Amino acid sequence: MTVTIYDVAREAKVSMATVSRVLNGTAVVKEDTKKRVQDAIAKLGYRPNAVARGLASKKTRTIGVIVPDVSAAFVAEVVRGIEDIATMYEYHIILTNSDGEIEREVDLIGTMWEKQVDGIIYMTNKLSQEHIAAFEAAQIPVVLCATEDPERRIPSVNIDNRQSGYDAGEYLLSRGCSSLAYVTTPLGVSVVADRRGEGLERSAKQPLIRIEIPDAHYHSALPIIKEIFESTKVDGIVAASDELGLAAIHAAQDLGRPVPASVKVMSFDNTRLAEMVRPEMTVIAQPMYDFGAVSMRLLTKLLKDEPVDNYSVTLLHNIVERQST
Amino acid sequence: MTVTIYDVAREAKVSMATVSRVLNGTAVVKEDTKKRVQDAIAKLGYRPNAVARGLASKKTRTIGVIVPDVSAAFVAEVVRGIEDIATMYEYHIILTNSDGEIEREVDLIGTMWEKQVDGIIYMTNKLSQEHIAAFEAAQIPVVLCATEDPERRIPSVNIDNRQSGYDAGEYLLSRGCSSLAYVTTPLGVSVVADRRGEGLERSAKQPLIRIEIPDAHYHSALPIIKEIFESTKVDGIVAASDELGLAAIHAAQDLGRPVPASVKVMSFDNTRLAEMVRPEMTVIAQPMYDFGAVSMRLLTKLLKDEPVDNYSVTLLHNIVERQST
DNA sequence: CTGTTAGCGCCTTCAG
DNA sequence: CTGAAGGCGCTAACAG
Repeated sequence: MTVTIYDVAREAKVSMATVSRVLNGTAVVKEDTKKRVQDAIAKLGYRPNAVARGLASKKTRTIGVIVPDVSAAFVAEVVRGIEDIATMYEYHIILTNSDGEIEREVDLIGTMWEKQVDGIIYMTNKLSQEHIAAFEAAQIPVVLCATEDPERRIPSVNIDNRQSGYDAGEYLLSRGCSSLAYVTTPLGVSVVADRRGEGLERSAKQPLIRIEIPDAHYHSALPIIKEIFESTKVDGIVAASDELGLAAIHAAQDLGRPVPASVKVMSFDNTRLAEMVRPEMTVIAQPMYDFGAVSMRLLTKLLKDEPVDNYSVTLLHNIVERQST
Repeated sequence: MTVTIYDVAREAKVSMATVSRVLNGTAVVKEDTKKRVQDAIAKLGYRPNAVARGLASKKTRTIGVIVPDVSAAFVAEVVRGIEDIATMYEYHIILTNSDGEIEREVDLIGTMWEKQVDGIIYMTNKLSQEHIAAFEAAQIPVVLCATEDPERRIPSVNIDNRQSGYDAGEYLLSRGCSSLAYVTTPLGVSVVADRRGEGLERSAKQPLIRIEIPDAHYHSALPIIKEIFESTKVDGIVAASDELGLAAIHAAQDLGRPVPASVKVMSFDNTRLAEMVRPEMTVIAQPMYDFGAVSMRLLTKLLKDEPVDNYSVTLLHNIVERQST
């Protein structure tokens, strides 16, 4: 039924070791016999069993990817980046969603360990001590992707979140805004969002108004933002995601305040949404694809014990100016 | 370093066979010794090696998921559905993107086979004979997800695409439209889209105008649709995706034709985009999450040789009426 | 350059 | 109810 390396060996009249060698290029094999082996492989339609291989070599060439939720545009884009580079280096990814539940996240690290993944790429809103402990227990190379690690004890790739918040504020002020608000998740939910808030705060001339949207969804944000517009004199909005940015735009419009004339709105991310709505949204663009791609690339280096000059990579963010400001 | 089943056996003073039994519940074990084993497991922090397990049992509890591109909203949602049900049944998923390239897709089936996945969930725009051949060669249970299989030789879950196209047309006509156009990919690119077009055509009173957008992207669609608006008297648009639907709305608006007053627009999918834009879009909602969830559920049945009453599941689509019509 | 021989960690008969 | 023994398919020394 299943053709094994033995079958190939027999067919090619060599030992299985030789077959293994041509398969892995792990040693020099005479051209002639190599050809015989390759012919046998083709003839029998042999495909090496990755599981057996994994058991014997203790390397599975698969990496675990733990994200809050693939169905979020931002995350999906990151995953795409991861997967592209993974295939490039001949790795596969096991994808799991944690919904940001720390218990499940820690559990998943254990599961990944059972699966013998060679490495893990990890995205979460809030890194806890439990996480760190789980990583250390699992003894698997981990790369933190787009998540804040205050201690910087774990390899990571991120942008300078605080700076990006600061830049957003500066930009809006330079565009003539005088009273800023930050539409985001409640404090403590997302460390990334909080860090940006800090930067924003630093740039704002006046105390920053925080507009907190528990589930960070468009529809729940709409009424909440409207209320703020009605009770304050906010003329500049920074939103923690494109979705929230759009809610802000619509909230303003609903109150007869044209964007950008009366109030300017910009958001974080630069998902496709930002360029498909009207007015098109000015954003602090995040290198979503690159978050994934660079994380995976960094992980391959870790796995090969290649020299790494920087264990905590900071990617660049940039402002894409469009019509909402 | 790594603690194995032997270590647990020694610690519990039983044989490894017994440990295996309590681990898998594969036979009755005396309460007393079972407890000893469990204590030993806890004490040593033992976690079974899934790879070794996979080699010995020939079951890896991982399934391969092949999709065109996770970063597409529709796909990401499906993948989420797959993953949720997979975890529920204690499976993991290996995710790969094919970009719809048939060569790569066939190649991936082979790779999945090497990885010894227990099953495959497959999404593609166009099922070819090569695919079928590859499936049969791999001898792995496959479930086609949201892709048209004219022959119905492979288990699948889908909606009635032709009917959904027909429904869209009927709906628009009932809303007073008299000249319809279908914004979609070029003929032959996506069998699903083509099938819907057939249904639409059947419902339309007049020959249907096809507006083909090679890459199906918002920005490329915009000018093309405008041109059609200018050269024809179209007053009803059905778009093959929410993104294209939005392009149609904006194209109309740009030409001073209000939506829905002057032209009505509806699209397929019902991704979040549809409910976040203005006017909110009427859609033929597809059960994206369920495509994934049901596919995975079906696959678990196939893997357990459970009786399946329907190998080709048809999920229901429905019209969600919003402001664009 | 090539063959032989041990395992990798676990499941699974087969005895007892 | 439990133990012993033989693989699963492949890699990796170690010889030759």
